[in-house]
Amino acid sequence: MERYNFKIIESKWQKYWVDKKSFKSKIDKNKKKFYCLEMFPYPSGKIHMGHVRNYTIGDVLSRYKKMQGYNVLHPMGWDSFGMPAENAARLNNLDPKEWTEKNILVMKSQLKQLGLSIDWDKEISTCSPEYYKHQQQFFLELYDKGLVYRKENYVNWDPVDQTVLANEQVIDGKGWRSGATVERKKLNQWFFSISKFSEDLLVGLDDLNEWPNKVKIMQKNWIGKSFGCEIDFKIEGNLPIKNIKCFTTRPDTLFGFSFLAVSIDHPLSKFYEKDKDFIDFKSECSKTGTTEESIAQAEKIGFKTELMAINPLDDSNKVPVYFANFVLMDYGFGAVFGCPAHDQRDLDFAIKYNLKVSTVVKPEDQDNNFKVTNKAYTGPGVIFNSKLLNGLKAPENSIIETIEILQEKKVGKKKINFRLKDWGISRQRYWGCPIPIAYNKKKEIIKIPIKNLPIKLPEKINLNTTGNPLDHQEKWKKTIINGEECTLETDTLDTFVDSSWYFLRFCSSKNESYGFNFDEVDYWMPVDQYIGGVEHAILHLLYSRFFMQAIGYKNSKFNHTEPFKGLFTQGMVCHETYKDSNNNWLSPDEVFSDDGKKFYNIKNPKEKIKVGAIESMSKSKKNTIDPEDIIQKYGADAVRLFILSDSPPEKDVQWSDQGMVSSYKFIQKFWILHKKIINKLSENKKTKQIKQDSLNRFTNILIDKVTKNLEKFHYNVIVANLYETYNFLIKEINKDLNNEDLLENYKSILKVMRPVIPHMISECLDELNTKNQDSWPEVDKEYISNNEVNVVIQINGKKRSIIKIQKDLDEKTLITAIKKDSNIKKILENNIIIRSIYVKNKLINLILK
RNA sequence: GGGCGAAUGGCGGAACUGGUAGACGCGCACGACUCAAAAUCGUGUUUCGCAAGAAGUGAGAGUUCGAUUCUCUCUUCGCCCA
Repeated sequence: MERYNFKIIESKWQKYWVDKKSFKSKIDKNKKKFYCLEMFPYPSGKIHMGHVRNYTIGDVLSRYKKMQGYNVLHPMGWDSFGMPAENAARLNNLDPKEWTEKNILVMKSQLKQLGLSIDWDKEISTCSPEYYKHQQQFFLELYDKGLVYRKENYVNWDPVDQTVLANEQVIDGKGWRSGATVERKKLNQWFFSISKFSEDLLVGLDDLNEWPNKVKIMQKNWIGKSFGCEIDFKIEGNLPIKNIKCFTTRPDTLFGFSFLAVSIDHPLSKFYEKDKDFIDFKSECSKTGTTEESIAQAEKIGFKTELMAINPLDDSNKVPVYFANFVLMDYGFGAVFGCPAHDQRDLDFAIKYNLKVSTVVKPEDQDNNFKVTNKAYTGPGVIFNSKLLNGLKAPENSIIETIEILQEKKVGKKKINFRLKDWGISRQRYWGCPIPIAYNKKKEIIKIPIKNLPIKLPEKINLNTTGNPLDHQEKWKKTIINGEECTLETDTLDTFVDSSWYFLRFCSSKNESYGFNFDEVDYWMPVDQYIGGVEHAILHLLYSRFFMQAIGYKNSKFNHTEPFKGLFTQGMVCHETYKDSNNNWLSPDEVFSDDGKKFYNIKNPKEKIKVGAIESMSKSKKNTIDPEDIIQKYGADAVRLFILSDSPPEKDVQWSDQGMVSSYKFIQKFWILHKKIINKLSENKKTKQIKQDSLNRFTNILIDKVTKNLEKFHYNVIVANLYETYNFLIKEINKDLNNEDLLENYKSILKVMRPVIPHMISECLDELNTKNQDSWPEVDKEYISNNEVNVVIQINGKKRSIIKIQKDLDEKTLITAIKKDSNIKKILENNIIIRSIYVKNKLINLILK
């Protein structure tokens, strides 16, 4: 019998799908649409197993939905701006554009080998001017709507490389490349007013019921809505400053305050600009990074002023005012009051500067002698030592009542605060979308007219400069707008901007006049199923949600608010790690093993290899498997089958060579089975034919199971269902079967298998002259329910026997029948049944005395 | 420190809404084919026990006729935030 040649069959069908334009998507208002989108890749060079997993999951879903009759949009593109291109280009003296375009070609051909049902006519690349010119227009629209502004802000500054670092490039407070201690530096930067939409972005989460709860919670925490109050403190001292406003979530602990701390950027600081000690203090603070984490970990330090703050509810209660490194200017008002007894950070500060610690909340079961010493008490309790606030229950009513008191005395008011800060979009890099802004000689901001877009990046420039290479492009920077000589902005946009609207572009990717066509967006949006890694759970998804809000803001033509109706976050692909005796990482093909336990170096078979933890595949640990090699060796269907088989898609999966081989064997085995069935169908014509209910039953149960598992993303279980199918059929075909029965059932079985292994199944269906492969089989309920059922017999809750009975048998008749069962008879002999619980067609539990 | 989640054979994992725990795959063992090996096919495979049977889903309690599933406490691990 001929072996299954995946190379021939797979390329045949891939060509067929291209020739027939099988995956081309077009608006059809008579059909229900389904927009399936996987996170588009960064063109780093080659696809990796994570891509294979991501795109296989999406492809199975797209193909299934298409077979169900949906009009499916399943596009692909390239997130092609970003630092790796710039770094690679600088290292090898290349042009980022050429490097990127070459990678795209390679990766596109690799993706095509997987047999993905992608409409390649919709392909986009964010680094192409055809894409980013629309992005520049969006920037200007947002600017006109007041959603873009420029302000001075702190950045992570690498003093050696003279460059701005992203937070993830700061490792343990040091620059990732130079190793220099990162400093905080103020730069003029562009911002999107995402915080204006804090409430909408928070409330919108409630309607996203097809999102993982985990992701919604992460976004909720990130937005960080807190309910509290602003308090106005009177200030005593010899400076012309009379009040400082603070934000707090715990106004009820006001009587426990022992200092007032303000940010070094607080307006108060202008009175200390010439104070040498203050300047020293400030430079000490600037050594801490800008992330919340680094600030939280840094030692709490303060600078004492001669000012005193007065408790607005008690004039006699005065405390010193400090500048402190842990207070951030962009949270609240850049000022907090310190209550050491009930906040650990404040307590650390108070101990360091020897400040008073007054306890004002005690647990219910404690008396007035309760005292905090070195651990802050943050739990619930009763307010005491607080004059007019005494006796209030904390935190339930103490916070609200304190706010009411403060409001009455006009020294404070209720306030909602958000943790979400505006989105800094300036990057001092070359390989990104240029910001369509220029500055005239008076340094005023001049918008680039729409007709002048795109502002294209200069090509083939010297990247080996300090700071931003665009700063050195004197010729490029010069421009004339409305007859006025101007200089172009040299910052480029954060690449998260590129990916914040690409799903809109896919709806009408060739539209020239605008970023998208409103009719097409109205038809396709929102994305019905978005699939990608959980690492984007916060930023990318939040920014995309913001972008939808921002486009719709003051725009009656655009009525969408949420981009992604359903979200699925897949797990990573992992592999064991290997190290040689010199602690160098080795790749899986540099080691071998006879028993799967002890590993040796291929180059030096006597050298024992240390087997390390199973970690997500990464180039740095060399524990990667190249998808292209695997496809060449086993074929796309086998790879698709394996990548889905071993773990649920939302969890990490471990690469296994044996698992891969068994998937390959399944493909081969199934092909042989297929040929046997074809033979049987032709032989059968001569023999007598009996209708086999077992086959009908199996088929319909299978359709039911696979359909449910597809809807729930239980793709690993679907693979198990396919193996069960093989195990069943290989035995079933030895029976006498009715030809028509066999053919129809087998076709339905094949169709159910098609989304996972489309190449081979398309070939099988084709050999059976199937007219329409794109139809999903319906379940015939008659065959799912059987006339006979197995009922479990339990005695006192323990399984003792199984009995096969007529469906829907009543309890009395069943018990009579049970008494004849040999196993049960013995047990019942000396006992009385005092109770029985009967779950129809499933189980009966007899309780004996 | 806070939040979320997970824990099931030698391994990856399955189990609808509380109702036969271990589907399916890997590995392993034995057998067939073979001079032999690989491949392939067949049988078995939670543990203890010759068996009848008993125990068993991280640990301990609880609810229930019945708990992998629900509740509480604890342990370990993972992720996110700080």
